[in-house]
Amino acid sequence: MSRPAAKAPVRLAREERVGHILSAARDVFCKKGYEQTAVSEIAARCGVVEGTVFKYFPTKRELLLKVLEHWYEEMFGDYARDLAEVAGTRERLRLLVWRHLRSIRDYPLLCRLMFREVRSEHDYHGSDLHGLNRRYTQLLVDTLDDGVQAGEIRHDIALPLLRDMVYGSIEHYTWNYICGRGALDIDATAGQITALLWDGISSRGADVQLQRETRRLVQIASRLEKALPKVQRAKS
Amino acid sequence: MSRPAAKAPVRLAREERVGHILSAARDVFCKKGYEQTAVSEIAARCGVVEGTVFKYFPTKRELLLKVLEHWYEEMFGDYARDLAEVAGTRERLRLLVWRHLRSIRDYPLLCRLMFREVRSEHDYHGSDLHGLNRRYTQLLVDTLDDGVQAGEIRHDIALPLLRDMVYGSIEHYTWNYICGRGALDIDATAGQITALLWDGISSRGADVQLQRETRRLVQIASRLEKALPKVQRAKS
DNA sequence: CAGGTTGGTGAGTCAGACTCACCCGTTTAG
DNA sequence: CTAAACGGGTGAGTCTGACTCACCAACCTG
Repeated sequence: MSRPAAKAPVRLAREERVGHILSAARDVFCKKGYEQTAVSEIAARCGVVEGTVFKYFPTKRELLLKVLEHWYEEMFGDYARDLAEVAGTRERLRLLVWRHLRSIRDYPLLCRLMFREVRSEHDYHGSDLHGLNRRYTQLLVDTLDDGVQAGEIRHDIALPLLRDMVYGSIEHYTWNYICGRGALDIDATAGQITALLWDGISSRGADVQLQRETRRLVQIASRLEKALPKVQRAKS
Repeated sequence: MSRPAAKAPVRLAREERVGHILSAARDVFCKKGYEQTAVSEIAARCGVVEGTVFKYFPTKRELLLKVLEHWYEEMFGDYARDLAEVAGTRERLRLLVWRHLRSIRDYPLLCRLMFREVRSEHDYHGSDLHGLNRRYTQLLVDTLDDGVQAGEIRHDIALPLLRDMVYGSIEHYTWNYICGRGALDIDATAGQITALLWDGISSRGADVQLQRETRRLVQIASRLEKALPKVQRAKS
């Protein structure tokens, strides 16, 4: 019997190894959550030893952040594009809500990591991920602002509050689904949320004018109503 | 010099010791967050040794849950009471929003623990704290339901969604304050959130009247239309 | 081929949650 | 009154998992 062969470690280029680690980390973090994941398990999936992971990522947490950054950038490719193709602020709002819901439906585990492990931690504020997220939510604010300029949304709405209401509502409502309980009908939900918010934020230009016109019509009708008997009397 | 005096551990009744530990734990958890808190530090604050804490609380996490349960029960004393004294669903909604905001303003650190460390963990669902929280949010749902019955809120609103929108909006909007950044004007915020939601969910009394008036106008117009030819014929 | 560069190793250290055998003051049964 | 049972408290452990570091070996370069 020969001596156990000295294992020859597989040498990869830096980026390639980093890519493998990120991919494995994404899988394991999703499967077990951040706390329950051992860096050694991620390493084992790549066929390397724990120390190798720490060679490329200074801490476990940094690794988590990079996993989510990659995911964000991967998602953002075609984000602003087809927004311009939709006409009307209400429909654009609905699209943004729907698309956020779709991300949650398609990647509940990554969303969970994002909402729970990352966004609430001290080091998130000011991080690259925070920047990415701001760019993401800014799209909504810009859309709403366009709606204000176009007269479709009332001028007295605090847009930052409205932005937080949109994303806060969605996250809170989908939390059960994100935790693996229950289903998520994104079409119905997007419709309901949009309807609820819109009827609160759409400028009531139509209503006001309608009221004015109606009042005028009522006056006219009343005058005619009063006049009619006289005319009829005159006839006779 | 005498031999170092054999330390005589202070013996307390079970409940008393538990109370001290809960109190110390609350302070340290608030100051440093859950992860950064060492059980040994909590023990030191009570003048006991680490093992003593584990005598009364099986795990660090269980200790956290009990801390928050105590806080919840402490807050709930007079919760449903003065709600009945407020007339009108809109004002009741505003009160509930305002009171939730007040809790956040007054106990941001405990809220942070609740939102971040507890509510998003697997063992929360079905826990005592979950039950307390459901009782708390149910108050809002009941209030809204009363509003529906009273005709103040549209019948086609999904109340669970609306409940999640209320609490989700508030949490998302106050997160910066909870993390120690920025201020929180609870009066203004409660007003804005209520206004935004209400104009989306209140049954449109104005519209209904508008419809009634329009229907009347149509009748008048029809009569006039029928009458007009006769009058014209008579005139000629 | 020598020397620098870089990917990879694995045996550590360290912190902190949790355990357990034991100690001793108090209470209670005989 | 005394001895056994009870229960609060101890502190020296164990164990897990993040993170470190001295070293190795395969490649590139002059």
